[in-house]
Amino acid sequence: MKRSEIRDHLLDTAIALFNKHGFHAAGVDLIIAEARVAKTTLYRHFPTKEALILAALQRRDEIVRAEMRSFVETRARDPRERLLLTFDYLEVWFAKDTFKGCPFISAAGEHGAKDDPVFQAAVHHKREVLEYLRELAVAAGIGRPEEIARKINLLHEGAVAVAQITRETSSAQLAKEMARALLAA
Amino acid sequence: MKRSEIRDHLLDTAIALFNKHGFHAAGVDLIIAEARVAKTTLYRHFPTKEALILAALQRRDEIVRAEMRSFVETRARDPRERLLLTFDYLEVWFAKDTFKGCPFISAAGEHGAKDDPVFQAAVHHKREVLEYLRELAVAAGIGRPEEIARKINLLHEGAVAVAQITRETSSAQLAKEMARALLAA
DNA sequence: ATGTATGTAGACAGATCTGTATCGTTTTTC
DNA sequence: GAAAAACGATACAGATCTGTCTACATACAT
Repeated sequence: MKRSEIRDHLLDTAIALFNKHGFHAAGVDLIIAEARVAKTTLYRHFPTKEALILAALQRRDEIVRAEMRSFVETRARDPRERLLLTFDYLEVWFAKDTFKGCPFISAAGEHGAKDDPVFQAAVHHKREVLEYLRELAVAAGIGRPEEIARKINLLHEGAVAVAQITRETSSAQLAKEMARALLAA
Repeated sequence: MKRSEIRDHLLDTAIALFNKHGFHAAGVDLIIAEARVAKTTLYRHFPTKEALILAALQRRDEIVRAEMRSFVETRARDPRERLLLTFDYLEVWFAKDTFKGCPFISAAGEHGAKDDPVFQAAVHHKREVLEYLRELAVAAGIGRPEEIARKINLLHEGAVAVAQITRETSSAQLAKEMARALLAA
């Protein structure tokens, strides 16, 4: 592996293990073992474990949002259709055997203090996703785009939470059906 | 405090701290300090921390479902109205300054392995809540009661997740509005 | 190509966490 | 009221966790 790729590789390994075991349970030793990297290397890139968590969440935020954008924008031009396609993006996510719920919700669960930087990272991600839905709603020319975006967003969160517990993908299509009814009204 | 109350007091203290700090971060020493109880006492009631977690979740499950039932059943007789009142129950919950999201979702986030007893406790709770919603839907004489119950449940989960991040109560009424539209259709 | 950056390997310190052991005291129970 | 059970306080063992230190090897830029 090239040295320029080590940092991102560490972040990808870390977020995967955080997602699998939780942020506290996934220790530094486990992360470096999985990433096949020395502990010195990790601590050269990140001063503390919290910094690693924050960087991993930030990277996940960027990747997920870019993926979602690309997913819906390559499949439809109509903003309404794109809003509905976000649920298909969720469905693909749920189908992965690594899926164990939203890492940002889990992060907020483990670091629930309002002023905790980890919690704030979760808030930031959710705000950005909501903002994207709002953009789509505005582009769709729907009345009350903010309200529609909040409702679609709530359906997203519901589908994710249900899928986290049931470990089935069907909540994505259920939520999509509800979103369709919402947009038809 | 009477000795017969110590067990429940420990469970209440534990679930509060698990909710505040997370299941891993809330240590046994913190719990016994907060509960003003000796460590020996805790380990006389529960063989391991995991047993404490399971018992605390089980107690929470029973309390929450009994509370929700009592909340909606003292406020309306019409099953449709009772379905909608579940969102007001959520709103009251969100308004508490101790609210930090659903403990069962957080438990599933920290113990995501499908065969983990803690995860199974979360699954059980969610199944029971869904079953209650199904009962209400059946009593309301709605077509496709299972489907309606799943949709209401998804709106619940969405409202909780949004409230966990925003720390506002408004997602409860937003979800209620969506549920109303659902029941009207 | 040569020095600087970064990497590997692993021992180590210090804190923290779960769970046990000890022992005196209090409460319950019969 | 006496025996049994439970509680309080605290020390302790052993594991684990974060973060540091040392010593050496490798890659990269100038």
